[in-house]
Amino acid sequence: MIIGNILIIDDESINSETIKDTLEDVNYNVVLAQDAAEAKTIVKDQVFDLVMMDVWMPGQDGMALLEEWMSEGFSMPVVMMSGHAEHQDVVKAIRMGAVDFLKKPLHDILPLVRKLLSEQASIQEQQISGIDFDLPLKAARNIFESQYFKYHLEENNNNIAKVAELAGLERTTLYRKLKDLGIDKK
Amino acid sequence: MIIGNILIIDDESINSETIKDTLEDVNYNVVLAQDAAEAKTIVKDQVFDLVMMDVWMPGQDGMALLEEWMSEGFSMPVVMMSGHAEHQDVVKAIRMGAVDFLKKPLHDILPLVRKLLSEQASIQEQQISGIDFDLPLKAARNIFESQYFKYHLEENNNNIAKVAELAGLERTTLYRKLKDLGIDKK
DNA sequence: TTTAATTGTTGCTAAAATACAACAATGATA
DNA sequence: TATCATTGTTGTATTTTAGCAACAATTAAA
Repeated sequence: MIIGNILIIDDESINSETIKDTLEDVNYNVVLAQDAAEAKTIVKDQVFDLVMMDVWMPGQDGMALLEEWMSEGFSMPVVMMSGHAEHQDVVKAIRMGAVDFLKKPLHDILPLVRKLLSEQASIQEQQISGIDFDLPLKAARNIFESQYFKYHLEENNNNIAKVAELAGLERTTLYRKLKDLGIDKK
Repeated sequence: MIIGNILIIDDESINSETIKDTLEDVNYNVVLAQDAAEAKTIVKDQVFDLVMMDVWMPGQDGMALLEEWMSEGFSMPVVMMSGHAEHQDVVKAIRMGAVDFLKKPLHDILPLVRKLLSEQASIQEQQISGIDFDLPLKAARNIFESQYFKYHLEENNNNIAKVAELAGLERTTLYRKLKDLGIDKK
């Protein structure tokens, strides 16, 4: 029973084979790629829940591939890995869209992967559907707040207490706001 | 003729004094803070084009202050500085909203600052489309309002009276709000 | 069934936001 | 230069929002 699909891009076989074995023991499907070219071919045909990519590789390096993928709107979450990277590389990778940057050698790969996967599961598109800035502030703000609360209610099974906590609002105040905004909890 | 306002938060005086001197020689206004508490007091009254903050400081450390500010919807760009930080600290800072993470000792501070400021200038010009719903309501709301006001200021040649009218706000209240939100009309 | 926990409504007060007013400072015009 | 209009700062009154508290209603657990 496969519980997740992971692509590991790393030219160091010992490294990636070890990770692959560990993860497969607990029902993850792990695919290995030795370099960027191979990875590009693989992702054409398969979807992964997580891509773990080494920075230093022969041929195209990990940072360049990350940049190429992100500029193409690559949708799978990518984690970078490196034994020694400069701060600027870390900053650059995160700004380009990597979801994390791990230092090798990796320790406790299993909880690490679980954490990464659960983070991704909870990230939602949080786009604000076009708010009309041409409205007076109060009206525009109400629309914003409506969207904010609707999002959180959805994320938390309409649990008011929880949403209030997340919003940093007093619980009973939230009841009033929802009523004022015309939001029916349902 | 001041061309930019910069706050440097660092307990190492030699370091920050050197940077201050260099930048002041080329017409930047530089304010120093020795620690987080002092910085918090300063930003209440002044708006900066750039905040450069050391990670390791007595009292509240830079990462904690960054988190505090970001959770409040702090709008000035913050750059973190550290002599030695783990990858995870870099990742965390960037994800919290720091605009960069520099390794100390800093080299060639001038082109660095110019690059950071020009990056920020171009970011300001873009309409930020995504607001992080994972922030507490108050912080998210502040970000929303910042965007709202920046949009209207731009559309109306920074005319406060006009923007207030469009927003349905009392004119002088808008001055207070812009100050609270850290928006420098310029 | 009883008890405990959670959810929802509402009164009241504290805190925050905003309006009103005054006036200084700055800019525009005659 | 004098006058008028606009912009910006600030004190205070008013309004709005949010927190605290109480308790009813509903749901969950023993």
